[in-house]
Amino acid sequence: MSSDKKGVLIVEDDKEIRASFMVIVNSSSQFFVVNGYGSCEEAIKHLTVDQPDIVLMDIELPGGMNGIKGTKIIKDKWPTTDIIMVTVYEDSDLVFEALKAGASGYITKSANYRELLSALEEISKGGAPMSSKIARLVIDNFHVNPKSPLTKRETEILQLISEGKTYTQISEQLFISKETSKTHIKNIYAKLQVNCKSEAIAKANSEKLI
Amino acid sequence: MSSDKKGVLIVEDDKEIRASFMVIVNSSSQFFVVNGYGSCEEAIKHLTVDQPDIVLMDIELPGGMNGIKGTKIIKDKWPTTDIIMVTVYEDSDLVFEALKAGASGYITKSANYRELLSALEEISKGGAPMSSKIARLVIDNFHVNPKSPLTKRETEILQLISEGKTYTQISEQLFISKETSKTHIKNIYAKLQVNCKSEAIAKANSEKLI
DNA sequence: TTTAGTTCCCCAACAATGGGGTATTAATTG
DNA sequence: CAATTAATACCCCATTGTTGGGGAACTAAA
Repeated sequence: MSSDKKGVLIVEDDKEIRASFMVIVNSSSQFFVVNGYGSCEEAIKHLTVDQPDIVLMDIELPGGMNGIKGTKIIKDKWPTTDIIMVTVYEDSDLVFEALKAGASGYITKSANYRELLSALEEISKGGAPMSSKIARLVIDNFHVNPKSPLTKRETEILQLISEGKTYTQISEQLFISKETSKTHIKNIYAKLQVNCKSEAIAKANSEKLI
Repeated sequence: MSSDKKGVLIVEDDKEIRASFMVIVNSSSQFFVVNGYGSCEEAIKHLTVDQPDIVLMDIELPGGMNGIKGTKIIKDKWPTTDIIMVTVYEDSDLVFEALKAGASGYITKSANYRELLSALEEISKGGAPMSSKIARLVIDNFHVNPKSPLTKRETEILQLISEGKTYTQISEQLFISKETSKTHIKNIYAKLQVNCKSEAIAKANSEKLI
């Protein structure tokens, strides 16, 4: 265990996959396996001793704690630990939940020798390893809808609403009367089929209007 | 111009870089250059004729329209066109602005032969080419702050607020009285130093509390 | 010329905010 | 163990903000 090697912890309930991943990681000159567990609970219990630099975390784990909850706990207590999610499905919602929880990479269980090691290398140098499909999923999530039903002025006002501005503040900032702000907001509500500010913000975010 | 090759448009004001990119793209068996322009305005004017599959767009362009505005217009009128931003700086705000505008990839001007072609290949197969640094920037943007000042219940209520729920709806959904919702929300406001729902949502988003 | 976008006004009903307070439970700390 | 703190839940009152209903006028673009 030379000190310039990075320690990798494997959390995966399938013994075969776990063993296979351990062999691959240990075959590398840059990484070594600090330990392998079949559940998050076990992994977290020993994390202070194991001190991994990187965790390979199965997302679908049996028992009480899945990989997403586990990721949250690990990132909460050991924020500098990098976590790569390992999954069979590249399901959209799961991906975003895992990323919110604190994962910095995403590989599939079918990952071969090369893919696994290059993910570890990528995360070591401060990157975020992921498949083409997931990279695109993540990037598409940023795209603002160009086919918004709102006019420029309405979008501008919706932006201010989402910043927490009141009628009064909006009218002062845009040099229009309070009544005009109200009219615009009424029109926004009608177009978005909502009837209060926070619902409008929720809709704006989900439909990517701002 | 065989029909199985993908057409690439280059928008870049530096003639040398533009010429160099054109040579590299045309050297590929998978891609060919449909045209090259020094400004967005020109590129957009001829886009219906050029019909590119992929646009390499300089982010810092002289004159009226920069690459981000140009990206918005192109994605608005030709949504199936993939756009890769080309930039000297990997500046955080610019990256997110470009992604919001509709870019699906991000490379630096210093990109060599291999990097440029692999970015084109990556975007062709539905991926999102970007540097390690930018991938991590994007992924980190999803991470929810584990050190939130809010309690579990407060976070739960903040989540409902951001979905546009009123006091009444929140109390009904959580089986608590209207007054209790109000107390929680008051505490949330105090902790976040805000004084209305939409400001709380804004803060929650900027501080990544939900 | 019609339509879309922006601007402004009135009024009534309801929701939200800020101020004060109390009570129970669970966890933590002296 | 007792004391304290944090989290949760509940109530009242006064003020302000928001919403929904109505209508009107001007400008620029289609």
